[in-house]
Amino acid sequence: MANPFHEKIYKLLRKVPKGRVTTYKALAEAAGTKAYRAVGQAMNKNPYGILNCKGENMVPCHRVVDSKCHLHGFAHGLKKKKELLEKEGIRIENNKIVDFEKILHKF
DNA sequence: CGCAGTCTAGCAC
DNA sequence: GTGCTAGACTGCG
Repeated sequence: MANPFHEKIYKLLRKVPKGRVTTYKALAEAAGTKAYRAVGQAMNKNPYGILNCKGENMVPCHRVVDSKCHLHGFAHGLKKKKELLEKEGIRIENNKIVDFEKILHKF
């Protein structure tokens, strides 16, 4: 959270409730930018790893997918991401979100 | 499938 | 301090 950019991204992402997901596009637009890639960078470099979800400052980067509900890389591996999402009640099929539109959180 | 657009972080000079 | 490259993306051809 070194920059307002990251700050916004993390803040917005933390706003996503359990059992819901969001997209890089939504985060980028909500942050006031079009650099969708930068959002992904922030997730990958984010200091609040998913494994640090003990505190309130966690960044559920595993709840972030692309516009096509397709899961991309994950700091801990897509496999871990899938398990975490399913653990929250989200179904994953071939690295894709099931009922994507229903669990998609919009800002 | 491939190229271009947009932003940040990291490394090189 | 400035410059170039790469990356968890998206949209269009």
